[in-house]
Amino acid sequence: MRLSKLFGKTLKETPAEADSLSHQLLLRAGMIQQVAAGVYSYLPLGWRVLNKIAHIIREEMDIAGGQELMLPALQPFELWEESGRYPSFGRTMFTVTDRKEHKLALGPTHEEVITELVHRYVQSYRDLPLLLYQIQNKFRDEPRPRGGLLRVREFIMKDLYSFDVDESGLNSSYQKMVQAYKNIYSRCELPAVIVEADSGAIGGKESHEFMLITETGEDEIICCLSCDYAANVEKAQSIKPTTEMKAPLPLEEISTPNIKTIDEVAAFVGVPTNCILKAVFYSADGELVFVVIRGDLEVNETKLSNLLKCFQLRLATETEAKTAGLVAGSASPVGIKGIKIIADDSITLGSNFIAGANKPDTHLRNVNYPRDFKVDLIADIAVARSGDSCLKCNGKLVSTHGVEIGHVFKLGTFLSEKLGAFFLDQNSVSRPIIMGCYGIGLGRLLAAAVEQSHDDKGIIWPLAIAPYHIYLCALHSENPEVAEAAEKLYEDLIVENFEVLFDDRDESPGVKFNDADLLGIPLRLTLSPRTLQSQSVEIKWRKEKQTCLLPLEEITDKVRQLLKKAQ
RNA sequence: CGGGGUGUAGCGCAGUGGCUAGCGCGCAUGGUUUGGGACCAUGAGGUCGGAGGUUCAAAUCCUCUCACCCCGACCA
Repeated sequence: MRLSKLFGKTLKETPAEADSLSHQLLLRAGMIQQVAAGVYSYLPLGWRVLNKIAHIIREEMDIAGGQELMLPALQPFELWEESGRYPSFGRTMFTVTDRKEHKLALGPTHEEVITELVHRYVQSYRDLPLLLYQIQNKFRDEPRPRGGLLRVREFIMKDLYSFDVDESGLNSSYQKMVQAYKNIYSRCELPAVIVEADSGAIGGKESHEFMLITETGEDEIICCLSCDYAANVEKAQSIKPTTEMKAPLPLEEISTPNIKTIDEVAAFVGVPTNCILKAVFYSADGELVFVVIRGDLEVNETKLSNLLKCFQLRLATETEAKTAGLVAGSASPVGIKGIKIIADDSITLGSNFIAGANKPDTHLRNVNYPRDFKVDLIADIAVARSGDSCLKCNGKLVSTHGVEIGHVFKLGTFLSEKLGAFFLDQNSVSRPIIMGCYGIGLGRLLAAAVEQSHDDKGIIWPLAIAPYHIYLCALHSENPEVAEAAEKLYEDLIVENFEVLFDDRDESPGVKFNDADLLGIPLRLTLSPRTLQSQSVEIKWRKEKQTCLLPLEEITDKVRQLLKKAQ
């Protein structure tokens, strides 16, 4: 490709709306263009990168036994009512109404459609297992798109769906996908780590995310320094620090004028925060729930939401709490009635707690569970934290951040049961197909690659996904000798099937070198009157500093060797 | 959805009621340059986000509205 003909232009200045590094660099390199919040066009260079990523993913999916197909973006709304997943997507689903006033959804994902499809073609265990995948645009009306391509509303995603007859089949499909994903990231030179995850709106039981560890990542990850345990903080569990267990003492009221927060109570009474019971009020699908947790811990809303099996969970407003008769600052599970009480299991890891008294400016001393109060549910609903101990090995847990670049789920049978995808086994018994799904956002992967690999000059593409492999730079192209040599070299490289971006523009050396760096093409070849004096070409890797001269006549062989070695 | 911010040329920005709305980058033409974002000259390019209002006069003041960005809620 001749740069003089390429659609797209580099920018010297960073567009104002770009915050994340990948966003800035992709805009400056002329690879993407924002159309609306969370909606982007890909220009030729960006699209080439995206296709390289798609190609790698296709190869790995096919090796794992996947078959590619194409599913519609427009989906009958009834399908979502049938599967029962509409409430968990709720307003993140884009919907449209056709001329007959019929409601359709712009698919946020395709489990419904593919399950429906598979149900028509699979009747027997002999038709299984199946691994079907698609690489397509999906639509989610995110509350807040951000970070350029990192969180968008229309995105290209690879989703593979697995259909198996039993658990061991599912496990085998799952493992195949985990391996395929590892291959994909390694080919894209992305050091992804696998972590346990919550399955969120997709549903299902077991789930893992692949994360690219970066400080700017929006997901928090808890991982163990001593073993391989790693989990998204939404899911992470830990051994909670214990406090000394003492014999229960009699309940005692204490006056705490104007003392409301945990820190204030701790300071006023003179105890550490882990000797206090914290009360937090939530609205779960409209129902007020009272949550009790030890004062030094925070409520993990994902765990709480899963425990309550609710769709919408939020902190209750002051008015809601007041209406329910709760005394903010002194609320207590002791003696409260008519409200669902949920407790974190940390309330059993301690004794003689300070808690509210359900009276203004009053607290209770020596509160003990279950002597003084009952709860409706007790489970781990706390946020695991850096410094806690690992459940698996008792090692030290630390917290870090990451960008999610892949997510795999064991869905189980809830969708196949809802949508009637059953098969007959060897004994002519009808059973639901066991499903899994496995997604990778391609645009996010592209953005993650830039976040991962750049310097102050621009992008440094990994060879496997670089839009072109070679940046051929002709300095002083008005000089006929240079022009002729560069044209010839370009032709030679094209004939040899190299992917070359030829900077044939009439620009100064500085402009060309800076654009080469910004665009991040892995190998740079420079021709100039100077190199021609010795019938040579200057060669330089984008990621390295040094250059060297190679004889012009050997250049195609040399380049082939270098690129091969780098793969 | 709550809080904050920004909308003026393709991009980055200046312009607090008064003549024909400016600057830098980019773009076009000509010339001089050329190994890390050169220079000179000439030029093209604007519904000042939109609607309504106040005024002799509005990019500028008021009201409403839309879009985008950031923080939070939320979210793959």
